[in-house]
Amino acid sequence: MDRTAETRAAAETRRAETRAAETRRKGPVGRPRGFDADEALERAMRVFWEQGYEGASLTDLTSAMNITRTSMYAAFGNKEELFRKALERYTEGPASYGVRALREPTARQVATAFLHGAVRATTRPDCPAGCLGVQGSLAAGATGGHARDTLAAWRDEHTAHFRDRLQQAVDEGDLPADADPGALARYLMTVANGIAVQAAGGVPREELQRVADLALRAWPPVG
Amino acid sequence: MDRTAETRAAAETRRAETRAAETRRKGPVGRPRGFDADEALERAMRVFWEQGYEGASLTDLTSAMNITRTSMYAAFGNKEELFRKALERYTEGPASYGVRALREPTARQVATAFLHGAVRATTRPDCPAGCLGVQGSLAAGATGGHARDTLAAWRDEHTAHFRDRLQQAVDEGDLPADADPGALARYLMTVANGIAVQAAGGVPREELQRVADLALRAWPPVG
DNA sequence: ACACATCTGAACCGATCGGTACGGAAGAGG
DNA sequence: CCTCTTCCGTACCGATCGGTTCAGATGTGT
Repeated sequence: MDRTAETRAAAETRRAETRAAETRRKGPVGRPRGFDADEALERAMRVFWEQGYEGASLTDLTSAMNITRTSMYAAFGNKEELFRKALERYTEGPASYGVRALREPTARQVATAFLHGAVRATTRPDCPAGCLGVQGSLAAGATGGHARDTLAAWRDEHTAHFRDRLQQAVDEGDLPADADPGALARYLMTVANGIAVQAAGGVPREELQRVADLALRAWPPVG
Repeated sequence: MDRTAETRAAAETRRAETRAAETRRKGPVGRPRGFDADEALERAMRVFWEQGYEGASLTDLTSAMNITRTSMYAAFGNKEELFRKALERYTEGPASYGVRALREPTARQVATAFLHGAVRATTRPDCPAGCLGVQGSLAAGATGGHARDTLAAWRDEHTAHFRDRLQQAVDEGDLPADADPGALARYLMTVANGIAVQAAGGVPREELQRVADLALRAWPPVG
């Protein structure tokens, strides 16, 4: 690893010196790259998005990018740098709804644009489901596929329990008659899963407590 | 893999036949197990919780369980079954707040108990942060550590952008003066991340759209 | 005391992981 | 043309993956 970084750094230094010594160079010398680096990065982003960082093997990545391991290594450094660049591309591409939302005129419009953008971006039919920023290390490779499906089923099962419980509340008049138990149950599970993501990232308990209290303000009054 | 299942199934069949043939057996014959299977499962659960399914290697698991690979294989079948049993234990243990919440008398209390329980369970100082049901395939092993940290920083960075934007809204009177921009920004990011988790699990767009609209009902009025 | 079922530790399996070394092919500049 | 630089494909590296086999230690029921 140290050797690698050292070698690469040395190569870049040498290249810079060469360029400086000859003061100006029209184009890059040597055989030009035989593939579109931008398109390759786009494809790598998709793979990371779908399979996560660890779940995406170099074989998966390079075969999707239609280049060899060596070409990937030369063009992007290593797997970690490739991931970093893919994340940048994701931020400016599929996740650009985030910065767009920030430019909305009112706070409510900011919030609305952001959440609606998140829904659209995570459920586009032509893209992997979910958000690279979350499942970059949520998704799984071949061996983890079963585990991932098991957990998705686990979450759905518990959502169903809440839906049933809330349906009972509607029947009892404890919720408004027009309340949607399925949507409310999904809402609870969504907020709880979001809280788990935040917690895994190190957000402290007090802050998440405020999030939970805030989320409960959306709860319908007794019907 | 087929050989494995076949062998194990054959062994269980043989054991059952033996037991049936001798009609009654006081205790299990042969050398008794030299470790506490319950405690071993508890420890395995922790490792899966912290590192995810793929991120937890057999070496990680067995060394945490203080048993050998062979003992684990004999007692739990294989890694996948071990994970399934760990998830069951998690459901009845750290995640039992879920079923407890279902027993609350009113819908609002159900919702409150569930979200507050989620906050407590995902931020216990003596347990891994987050929820096994989410990061069972969210967390990462040794090689994925950098990626996980990168993504956590990425989410925090964008949360900060929203905080700044909402602070501006407070200054402009677009939000109530007592609104907490940090908490509101965290709330938005939490819901968006939760939506991403749902989407990754296959929840369709229309349903998530209803979730987003529901979440926006918690938004404070123009101040 | 004996036979037997089970546990245990270590060595080992093929497969795959991320990452490299090398030699030939191929375009750019003189 | 020749030379130089870079790209590209292959074959390979050590490490680790999940899983298995086997010999020997160990406790139980007869």
